[in-house]
Amino acid sequence: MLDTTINQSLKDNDTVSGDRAGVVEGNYRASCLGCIAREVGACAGFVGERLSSRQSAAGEVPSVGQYYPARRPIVHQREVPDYVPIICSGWAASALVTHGGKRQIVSFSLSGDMSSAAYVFESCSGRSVEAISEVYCRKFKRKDFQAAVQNHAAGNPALSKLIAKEREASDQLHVDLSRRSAETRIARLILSIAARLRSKNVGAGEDFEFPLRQQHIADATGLTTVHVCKILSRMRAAGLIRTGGRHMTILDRAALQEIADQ
Amino acid sequence: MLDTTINQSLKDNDTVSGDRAGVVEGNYRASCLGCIAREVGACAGFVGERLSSRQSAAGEVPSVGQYYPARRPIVHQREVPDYVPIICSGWAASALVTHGGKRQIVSFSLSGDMSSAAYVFESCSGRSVEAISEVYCRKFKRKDFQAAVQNHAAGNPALSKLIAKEREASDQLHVDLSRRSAETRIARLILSIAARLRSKNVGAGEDFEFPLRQQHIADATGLTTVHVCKILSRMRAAGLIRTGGRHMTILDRAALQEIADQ
DNA sequence: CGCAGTTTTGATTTCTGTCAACGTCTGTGG
DNA sequence: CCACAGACGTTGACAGAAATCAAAACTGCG
Repeated sequence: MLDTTINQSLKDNDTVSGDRAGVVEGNYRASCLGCIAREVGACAGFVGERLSSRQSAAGEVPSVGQYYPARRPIVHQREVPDYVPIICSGWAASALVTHGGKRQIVSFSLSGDMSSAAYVFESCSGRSVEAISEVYCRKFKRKDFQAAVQNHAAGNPALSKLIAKEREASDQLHVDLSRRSAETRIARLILSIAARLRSKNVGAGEDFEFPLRQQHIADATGLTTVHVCKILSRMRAAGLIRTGGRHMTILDRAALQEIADQ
Repeated sequence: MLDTTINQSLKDNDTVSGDRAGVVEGNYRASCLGCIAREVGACAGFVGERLSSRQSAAGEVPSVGQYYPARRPIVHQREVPDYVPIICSGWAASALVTHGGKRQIVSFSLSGDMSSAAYVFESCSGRSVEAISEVYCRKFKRKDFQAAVQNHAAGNPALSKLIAKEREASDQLHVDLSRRSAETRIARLILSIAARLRSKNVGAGEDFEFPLRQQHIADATGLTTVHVCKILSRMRAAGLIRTGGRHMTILDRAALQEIADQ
């Protein structure tokens, strides 16, 4: 699956069926700047499905929007994209694949997220973006996106903040992977996702959507699925969390925080 | 030592003695763009000591240059810098410090390197930069640096390439820390430093300056000094490398590469 | 010389990975 | 509605890598 060629994956995507068009092209008005601003929590912006409507305000930037079913690649790791992908709805993962077929998830993208600010600057490959749940993703041509950032007063500051925020997250991941225990890494992952969801859906409480498979958690924390399972079991047994039906409930936030702070 | 206040560290730095001025201020002509271009190997540029001379070509950008003795902090992790630091000579390390006092080195900066492109965009703290050997570092005000990038035709492309390159390195570090063995991580570190030195000093061969302590290697690879020592001993015993006197010699590059590719 | 920072080495423990088997869920097609 | 297949989750036994602990040797330096 990971070795599917780009052409194959695009072909697959074209065959998406159902009441939604597989591919949506054209000069839709879409607020990419709203997206960036949303990303950094700077303003309410236009999130998710709305991006495909004609109600956006900031600019008119041509883009291609498309639905991707769960587990489908959005950007292939051998692709050299000349566009900036923005996740408008659903969950996606940015990952690296090693020589030996091992995978490292670098970040999860929730609705409104750009998978990496680096896409704005340079064609950079080697990283894949993959749908976790069903995803609606818009792809903006890099040149168009850069121009839109330049033409909008809030563009550059928002992008700068996004870069800083991404660096912060990347730094924390380094520390997690090198110096923290399996239990701590998983606790931190859960809490960081909960925090991001809360800042997006105004008021997601202790119970939230959680479409990640244990394989995703393992790939993000640098552990094996078996070990992830054992630790989640332990956390459940200790009454810290409840999982099931693609949902997660934080039952004892204080205790989870305690583990995460180590 | 890590908890030294910023003021204390600046005071310490002021007392540097010897035939070199501790602090060099003023509107020296310095090619920060040359630095960026140098960073990405795009052009020969102006490196190291030359930056403090008046021979630079590209622009005149005010900056503060200063010598830092080995093991002295250059940017404190609690500092929120409004400048862009460029290492003009010597070796420095960018590191994060955890709650529990553990350290993760994110990158080594060699002469001509900016410790992180993120400094150009936003005041981002939490990361410290520390001298390994004696370092001469120039600090450019962020606004000045940004203006210089904008005003120079090669500025933005060079900065974009730098960002992409940095992302690539950061991604590789993630994979290293999560999925590769201790031996592989160390082999990769040695080879990557050798490659960078070679691309800088035209023609640094298999023998090069290597001022890192085992503690630095441990902090960069996420291992303990004890384990680093054991693996280096094993590599020496296997005839792969020779170390001593702050130098490293690669004796069997093919075998080292073999280990690094795993 | 003595001291502090490094490097080295061995014994032991802890964490996490590997292997293997089995149970459960989910979607698909008849 | 049922049967089925494949993906996913769970559990236990065991192995291996790296951490921890402890002590000694080495280095450079005032």
